Amino acid sequence: VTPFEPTPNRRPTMREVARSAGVSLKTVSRVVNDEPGVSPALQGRVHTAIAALGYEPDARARSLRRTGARDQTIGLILVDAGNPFAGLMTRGVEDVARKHGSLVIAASSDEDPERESLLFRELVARRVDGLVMYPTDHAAPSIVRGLERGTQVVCVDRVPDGLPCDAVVSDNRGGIREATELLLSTGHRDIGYLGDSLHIYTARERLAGFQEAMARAGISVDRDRTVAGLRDPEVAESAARAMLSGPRRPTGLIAAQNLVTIGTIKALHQLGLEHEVALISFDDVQFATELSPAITAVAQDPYELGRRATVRLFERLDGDTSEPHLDVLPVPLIRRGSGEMRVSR
Amino acid sequence: VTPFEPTPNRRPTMREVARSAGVSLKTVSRVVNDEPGVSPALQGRVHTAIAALGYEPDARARSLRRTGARDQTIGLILVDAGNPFAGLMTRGVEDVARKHGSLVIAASSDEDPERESLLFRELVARRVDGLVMYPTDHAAPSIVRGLERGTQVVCVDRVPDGLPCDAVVSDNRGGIREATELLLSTGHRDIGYLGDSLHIYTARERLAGFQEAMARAGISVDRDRTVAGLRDPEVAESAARAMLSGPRRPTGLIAAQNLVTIGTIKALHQLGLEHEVALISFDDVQFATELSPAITAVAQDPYELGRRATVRLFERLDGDTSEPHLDVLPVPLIRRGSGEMRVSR
DNA sequence: CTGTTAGCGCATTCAA
DNA sequence: TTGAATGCGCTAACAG
Repeated sequence: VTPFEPTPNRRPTMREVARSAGVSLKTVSRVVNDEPGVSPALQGRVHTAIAALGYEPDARARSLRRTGARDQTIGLILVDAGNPFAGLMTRGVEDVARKHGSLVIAASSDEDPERESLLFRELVARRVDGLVMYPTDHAAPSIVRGLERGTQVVCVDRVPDGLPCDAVVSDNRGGIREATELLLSTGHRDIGYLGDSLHIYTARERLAGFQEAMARAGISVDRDRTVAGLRDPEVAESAARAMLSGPRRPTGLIAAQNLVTIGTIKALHQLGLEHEVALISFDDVQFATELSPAITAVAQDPYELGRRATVRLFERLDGDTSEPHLDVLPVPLIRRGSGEMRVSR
Repeated sequence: VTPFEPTPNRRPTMREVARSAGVSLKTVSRVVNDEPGVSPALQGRVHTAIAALGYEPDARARSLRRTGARDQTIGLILVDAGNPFAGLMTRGVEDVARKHGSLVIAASSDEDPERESLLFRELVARRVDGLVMYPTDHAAPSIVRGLERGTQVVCVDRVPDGLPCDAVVSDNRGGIREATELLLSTGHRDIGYLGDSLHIYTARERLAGFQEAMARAGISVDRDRTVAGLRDPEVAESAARAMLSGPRRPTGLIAAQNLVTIGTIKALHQLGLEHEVALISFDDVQFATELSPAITAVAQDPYELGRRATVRLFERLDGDTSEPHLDVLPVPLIRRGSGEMRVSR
């Protein structure tokens, strides 16, 4: 013991409460955990001591001793917690976790598989009860190792190829197909597609939906009408501008993601083409209604994605051992104007 | 021991690794913690055993034993993690925490002081190293108790009255004052103010900024020109519509918050007044540039708020015992059109 | 270089 | 109804 170095931030322990109340350790434990069989008199003394010392139980020690019991903490690995989409998803996760008395450790992988794998291990080290993951497309190995060791994982939004775990995703393919069909139904034949990097599961699904719809309509798609790999609004904006400034301007556009839509709208406004060229967005955007024209969008529900994934996770934690299940959420097409414009000549 | 009930999710322990590698517990500990003084031969055997068993250290046991050492986890209590503002703040917090090797447990109080207090205690129970709080206006008691017991707390965005802890906030008062002065400088005298609930610190500060600017200009503000308590876009929209439909229509508006701005813009567009009535928003909004007119805004930087608060928190954790400090971030006024419109007659 | 002993704060088991 | 002993998984403090 070093008498001149007051142990910093030393919190009172159960033992000290016991001494202060003149009872045994176990009696305090009983009171703290609302176990029956403590006389009202002792209960009172213990509560007084707890209040006087400002005792707070140590969840770490508790969960260490209670082997097999829950830790009341789940992990959430996102690509970017700062993204509004992720924020709503987080809220869905948190709300379900709360119902189960759990808190959420959230962290961002920034689309970096190594960082994702590191986070995975850190969360396993903390012995979280389970994990909800918005995975990168290279998440498979980490997850497999985790699953082998009994760490439950549910994926959201993206589903890594051939991974034996539950997943909850939007109907990316169907949503874009429906959007494309709307454009086709109003006479559009020359449709431009602006999408995210094809390394990403959702981006591949969406592009596939577009190609399916076009193929069904018997329309061949030119290579230069399909741009992928647009990661931020600036890049999307210049890609859209290039497409719109080219010799044969498309009469309709599909922006297959949030940030791509923002860039595309900017390009349309800059060129004064917002009332000439039809636009449908995957992901709803703020002010979709206030813009002119209002933006027709295929709307995902990130809150619901997070909510369902977490419901699933707790089902697994409660002993569900059924086959991995893929839950596909429908994505409604909201018609507001920009997607219903006819071909202008 | 119950032979027919296989302990579920049982992870290998250090002891088992030691047995498997034929070394002592401590040697495994040394290898796991990269402590010097283990022969390469034993290191190799230990690593092999670790890989074979899929051993992952238990952070709970570790932090329990290492008294005084960091837990590598900080808590973040937000009002609503689903809010985009909060999402960016979270990212700022996470990025700093990461630099210090820490993860973040994030939770939402939903503006409910009781829930906030509960979360506070749950996080203390988990022995987080410290807490960043976006507090409700009733957070003071919880925080005081926490501080007394040595739990470091830094507040962001709002600062509860007379609380002895660090805080990082935007210059709410100055920002609105500057906005008001811009309207005044272009001839506006009849300015409407739409704001959030005055239970909230930032709302009070902003209203004060408005009143200060008006008072300095020697203009008295009618009661019906100042609306507070607007908590969501719908309520804000109808409040704005009422103000704009009244007998004496204001020539300029200040929307003192994100969601209020959204409602106000909707009202202006519905009434076709967006080019008649000037508008300045506190908080920047998506598509501020694409709307017509583009929205002049006083822009907060939520990421920077979170970042600075967390930097401060770790300074405290590293032993800084200076007086509590209030860090006020400037908020630039971005002129885009809607705020520079002259009075229309 | 390696191992043994103790104990972090608590819940579990069993005894009184 | 109460309490003493034991150990969760690990690291600290000491030996060898």
